[in-house]
Amino acid sequence: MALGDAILACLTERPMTGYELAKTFDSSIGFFWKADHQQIYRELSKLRDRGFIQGREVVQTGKPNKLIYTLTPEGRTALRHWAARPSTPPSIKDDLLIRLHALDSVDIEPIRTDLMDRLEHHRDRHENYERILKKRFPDGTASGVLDLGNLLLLQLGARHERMVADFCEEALQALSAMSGKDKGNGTVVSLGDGKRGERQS
Amino acid sequence: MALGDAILACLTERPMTGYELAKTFDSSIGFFWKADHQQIYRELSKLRDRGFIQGREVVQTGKPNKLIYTLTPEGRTALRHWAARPSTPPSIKDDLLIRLHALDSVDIEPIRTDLMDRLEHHRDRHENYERILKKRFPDGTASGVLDLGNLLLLQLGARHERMVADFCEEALQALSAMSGKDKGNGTVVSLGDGKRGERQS
DNA sequence: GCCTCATATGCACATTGACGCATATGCGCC
DNA sequence: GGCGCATATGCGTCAATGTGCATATGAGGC
Repeated sequence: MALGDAILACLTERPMTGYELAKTFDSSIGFFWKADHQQIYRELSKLRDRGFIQGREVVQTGKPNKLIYTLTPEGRTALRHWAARPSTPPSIKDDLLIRLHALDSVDIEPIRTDLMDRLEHHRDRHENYERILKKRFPDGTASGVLDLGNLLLLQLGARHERMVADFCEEALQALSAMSGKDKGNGTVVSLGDGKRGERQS
Repeated sequence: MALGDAILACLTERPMTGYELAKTFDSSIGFFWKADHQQIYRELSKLRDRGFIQGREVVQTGKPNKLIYTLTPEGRTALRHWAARPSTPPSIKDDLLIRLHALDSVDIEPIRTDLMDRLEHHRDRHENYERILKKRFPDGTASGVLDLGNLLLLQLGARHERMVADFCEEALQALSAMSGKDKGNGTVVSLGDGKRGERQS
């Protein structure tokens, strides 16, 4: 239950409501781990049932009552035990890569536009990381252990996005060079190798 | 159903049995997309039901009969239509990052050994990619569209692994420097900030 | 003789994730 | 007055994924 542990990790910073957690998973931690509010509320119920977190209800008028969740000592222990276990190296699981793997059986034009969209997307994220880095760590060093973790996180994110952006750029160049070599025209072509008879619809 | 499309992409190369696909997902494509044989057999049944692939049974003695799957024209069309849709940028989802995010609430020693294991793991994979690249693309260029896709795939994989390996190395250095600054000794310490009373078990 | 490995396929169950929908209300905009 | 937005929580369903177990047998090692 990695999402559960991610929530516990977030709650080490400060107590939060499900709503705040959902916002957190839409920015900072969410750059690495996506989760919508439904998933978070479901996970919070489970964590509460297991005694890892405690909800304190805050009565509000006009809005539904808040439930501010705090880590219990059991929750802290659970997080520490989880963190002591070796991590599992994830696989990349980017479906763009599947498209590239079957590059000769698909249309290149959509791939090209996809690569351009992705280039923009990863560049935006890269700039975002760099901006936060400059703001939070102007001299590039961390003062404490908590800061160190976040600095490392941001650095990894920045590097990752830059690498993927560079990749998209080079892939686009290679694709242009290749289609120029193969076909010599700019029309939308099915890059089949001629052995099969179907055309794109 | 991204796994289904990954299988279709694999079958564009050549017809395969579920067993062979499982082995493929344990090497080439499997570097990017993990799937065990149960997942693959289940997905194959679905693809067959939808008419995207066709199974030809090969009777064997001593072993269970083979089912060699071939892409149907419908399957090719489905793959091409899927590939024409924009890809969804995945999030990193590495639980090592969650550990780093809560670095001040967990024990650093396990994190350190984890980072060392991961460093070795990513270095191995990087070497593996570089080896395949040298063997398949000695001059660093692709001859056709199919080759281009695989070249790009391998290049991305190599870069990714090198980046993560470098990150692990630098994280280890930063962690050493930090623990030296904070504590001045080399014993196993809980990096709590002193506000909480619990120690590691 | 027994154990493990390679070949080859598959079911059942549990967890995780994605997506839509529901509820309740104050605030500002047009 | 109606519309969307922010706040705040949650149910229900289905697809995707992960884990364990089951079957069948020849080949080779201890």
